[in-house]
Amino acid sequence: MSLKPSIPKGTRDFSTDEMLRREYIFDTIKNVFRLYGYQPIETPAMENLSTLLGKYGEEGDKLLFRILNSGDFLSSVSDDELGNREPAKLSSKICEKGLRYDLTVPFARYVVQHRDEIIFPFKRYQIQPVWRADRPQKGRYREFFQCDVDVIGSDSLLNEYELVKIVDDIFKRLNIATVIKINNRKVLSGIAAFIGEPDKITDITVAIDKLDKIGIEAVNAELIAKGLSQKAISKLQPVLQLTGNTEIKLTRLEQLLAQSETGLKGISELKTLFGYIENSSISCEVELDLTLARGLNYYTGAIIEVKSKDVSFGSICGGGRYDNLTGVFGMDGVSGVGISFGADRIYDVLNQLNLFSEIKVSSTEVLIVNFGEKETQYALKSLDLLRSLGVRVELYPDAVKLKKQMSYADAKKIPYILIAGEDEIMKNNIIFKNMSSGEQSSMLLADLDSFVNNVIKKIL
RNA sequence: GUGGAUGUAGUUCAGUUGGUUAGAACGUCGGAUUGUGGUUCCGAAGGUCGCCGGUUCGAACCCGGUCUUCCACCCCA
Repeated sequence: MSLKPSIPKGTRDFSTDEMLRREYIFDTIKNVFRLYGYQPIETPAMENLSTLLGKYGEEGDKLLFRILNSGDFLSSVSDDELGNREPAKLSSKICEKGLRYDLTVPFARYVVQHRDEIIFPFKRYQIQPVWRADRPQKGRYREFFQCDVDVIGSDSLLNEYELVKIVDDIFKRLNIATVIKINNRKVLSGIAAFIGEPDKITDITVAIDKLDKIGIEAVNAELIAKGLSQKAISKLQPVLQLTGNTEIKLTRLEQLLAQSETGLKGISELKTLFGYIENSSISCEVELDLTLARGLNYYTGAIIEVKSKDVSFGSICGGGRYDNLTGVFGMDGVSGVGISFGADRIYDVLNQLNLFSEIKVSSTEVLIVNFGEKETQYALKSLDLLRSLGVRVELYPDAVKLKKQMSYADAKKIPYILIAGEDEIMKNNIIFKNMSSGEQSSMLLADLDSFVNNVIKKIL
């Protein structure tokens, strides 16, 4: 009896073709990160649950994959506790590790743990998978790759500006048209204070985040359901209905939030950031979006989200500033800002827009035909020579029918084959065959390198 | 987590009101062609009908459960 092979829900295998395309995305992103002076780190797939819990809000805690303790994981659980069937309590007793949910929190932990070795401001990038026990959907996986860049140990808004430039640069290289949406948590706090419901900031932001989607009526209804007073809601209306360009919106908002110190701070940050952006060459659209909220708990300043203009599902990139994330690990006064690229969603966007066809996929360039033991000895010379010339070449491992070996080259889209059989050995020759034209050139083995340099290299 | 749909060869899909031996195309393998691929022609292999249980003389088809994938919500990359 054989098991039907399968992989867990929401996870994927990547084929060779997919991997070549994914590597193209990773390489593009990595090159830009390096260009801006960021350096790589990696952290473990699993973290202690104490590191992860409470950083992503209630919803986030539920979505953490927990790792069952090894050995007798029930040793510290009493029969009563088992009988009570309270998953939350029980899991804290039988699990002490979890899979990372994002790269930002492990990074904050890393910074605190290695603060003596780190040179601040610390600019790092990190490209690794993360796991969420979400229900899978289009563009939503349980295992997916994030590509994070963060600067920690600097308050300067130049960092936010640089992130916007990085986003612009990467998507320009990938040929994806995007909109960068920017908001500021301080402004959102200011709004919550202004309408007299400072504690309800999360409910308010979550509700107004949906403004585009469900309309103003439904948003108001949701706010009532969340327990906001009628007065607060009516005070909120002018904020929701702000129109005009960024400058007009910010000026209006400044008047409305005149009483809130935090709100004004947020507005001045936004003004500075947009000032930088206006004076630079940025090709994608950048807009102020007051309805942008972002659920992650730890953001305190700028928040950024990037959407594809042509394909609609969630965002392909998101981030923001967090002032206190290292504080929970015992290191205060260190502010960070960062952004995360969703490689899997970027892949889906490129795929849907058919942008992969233009990418040169690099695979084997020459296949050497295998005719048997004696011929292989002869062919190995060409194999070594071609590789030393930097040509990607492989020798077919078995001496099967020529027809089969050619079909293999065909299926793998290998543009050239090298034939060296009995006849060629006698004349000290080899045959180079162009698979798309069918044209064959016969030459002395000694002339192979000049043929490759003068003819083949110019075509490949 | 809530609600809805889905599952049949490797892949994409047919399959009549429940009725003998579940089909096609593409792909795979073999041959026509023992040293020349893509095209063509001929042939073959490949299925516990997602899984478990129930109803029935009889189930791919009806019922229950379960898992997968997809969609909406929640949330998010």
